[in-house]
Amino acid sequence: MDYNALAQLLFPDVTQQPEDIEAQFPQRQLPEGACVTRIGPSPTGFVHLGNLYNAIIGERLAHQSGGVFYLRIEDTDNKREVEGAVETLINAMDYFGVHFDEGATADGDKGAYGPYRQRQRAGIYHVFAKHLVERGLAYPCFLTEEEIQAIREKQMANKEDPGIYGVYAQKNRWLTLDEVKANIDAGKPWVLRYKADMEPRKIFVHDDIRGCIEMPRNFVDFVLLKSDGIPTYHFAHVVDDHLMRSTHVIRGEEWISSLPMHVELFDALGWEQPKYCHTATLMKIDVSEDDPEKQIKRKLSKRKDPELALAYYQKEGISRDVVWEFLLTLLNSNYEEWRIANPEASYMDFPYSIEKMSISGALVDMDKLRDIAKDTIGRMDAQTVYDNWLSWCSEYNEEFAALLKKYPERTLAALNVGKSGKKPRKDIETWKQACDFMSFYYDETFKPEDDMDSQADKETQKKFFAKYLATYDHADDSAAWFDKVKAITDEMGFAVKPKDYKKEPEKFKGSIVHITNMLRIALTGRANAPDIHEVSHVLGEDIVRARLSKWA
RNA sequence: GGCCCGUUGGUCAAGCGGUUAAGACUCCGGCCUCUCACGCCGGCGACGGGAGUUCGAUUCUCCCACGGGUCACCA
Repeated sequence: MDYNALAQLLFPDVTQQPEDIEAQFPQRQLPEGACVTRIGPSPTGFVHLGNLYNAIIGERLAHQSGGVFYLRIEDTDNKREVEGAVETLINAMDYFGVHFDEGATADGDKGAYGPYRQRQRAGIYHVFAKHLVERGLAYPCFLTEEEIQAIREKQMANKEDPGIYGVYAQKNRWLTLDEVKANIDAGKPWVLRYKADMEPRKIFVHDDIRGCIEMPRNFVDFVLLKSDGIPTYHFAHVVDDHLMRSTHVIRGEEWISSLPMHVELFDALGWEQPKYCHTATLMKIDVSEDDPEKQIKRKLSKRKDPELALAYYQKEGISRDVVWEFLLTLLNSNYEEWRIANPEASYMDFPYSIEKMSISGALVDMDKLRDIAKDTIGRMDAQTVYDNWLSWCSEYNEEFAALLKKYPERTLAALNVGKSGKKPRKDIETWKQACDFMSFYYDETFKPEDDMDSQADKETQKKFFAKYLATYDHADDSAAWFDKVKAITDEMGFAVKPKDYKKEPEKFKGSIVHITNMLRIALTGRANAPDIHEVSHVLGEDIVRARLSKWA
């Protein structure tokens, strides 16, 4: 067989040599130890937590080392592509603060190693495909879907490994040049297959997260180019990561099983393998469908688990910083320790390391996320909270966005309530919940939630509020204010010390807890709220008097 | 089924031959306190099973069980 003639027959339009392409994408000039990483999502329209999870690893590795982080769109499957998916993806990455140095952007590609969308790289893949054909390492295969199906059934029946290999590949592997030409002239579609070596052998792949992985070498004549001339993931991965000079390939563990194909190709093309980092799958706890009593750990599913979609975090108003902190705690086992030691530092200062990565699948624990959220937002200053909250509201809660813009001073003051002491309050978890929690600060959203009658009878209520208003001086400091409250409490026959009331309830009409709860309910609509004196000062004298007067 | 990867409390996890087996979240007590939070103190709770190597295995080896992944012209 004249492989050069075959290559020419298959790829008549390809004139470039591999060296020409190599010359277009020279080695990057980067400092020693710099990592070049990427994410390569396929544009299906659904961006999930796992995409972010891997993106964060790549971003940290690259930017911590002075390297490059880029976005490559893996759109080789035209059947799955969804309109607008690339934009959705880019927006999501932007919302979560993942910044790329090069790659696909909203307005085209950026960077010297593109194009960064695989469909646009067809010409590049063909150069290497032709080269493989010339060397007798790849061949056209004219097997139809039905023929392949028949082979698979036969293999199943014989309990053999499925796939096109060995004897099952003979028919197309050794077609003569004339036969190939006849098939092509007849318009028969063909795919380009890799001509695998059947010699059994073990391969060893070093994975930076998992260590050495031992596998049997590839023996399958897997597809390099589909009948539309677009490469499969495997071929595209090898060519792209080589030419784009990736140093680390970070991807989900579901790719481990295709490793033999990838090392085979790197070898065949004479290229050095990148370092592989196969990450754990995100899991979720659920009840078993067979036995509702049984709890099972399973892979997060797109269909059943809304929290898998990044869009969920946006909609719920979970801050990007919270998601980062959460993912970082899952990703690096020493993150929380570091965070406790460095409460003020930005998570960008955390020295991320692959060695500390967890191997087994982490469970997405919403309780943990809530806890991290309270801490993270609790650490932010009022202005930062205000800005982030407002930007979320602008998209998801227009009414509140308007309020925040109308009362910036009051909002900022409200966000500082309970923040002065050594033990600052941590009231806000999400921007959505903040709208709820903070609603009493604005007349527009203020509404009574707890029942005043649970604290005292109507007559006592009236009497109390009348007395309180009579002596109320908005200028009082916290101590002076509370002295007055205690005085009224005593006058009205309520226990000033809750413990006294607890001990001898029959001696009092109630305790200061009832009194202050009445104030809270009048002021905030609820019995559980932050410090009354502070809240009063955020609201301002007019609102305080107005809300209290209703009860007097 | 073949081939891979994995297995420490309910969850996330330290551990890398000798430890009273860290810590965080959840839950439960208690303290603080004008409520709620916050904070602090305390408690419940774990090395999947079996062989072997060793003076000694959570740690090393093998087998099994369980969980997960993958076996496409999908990524």
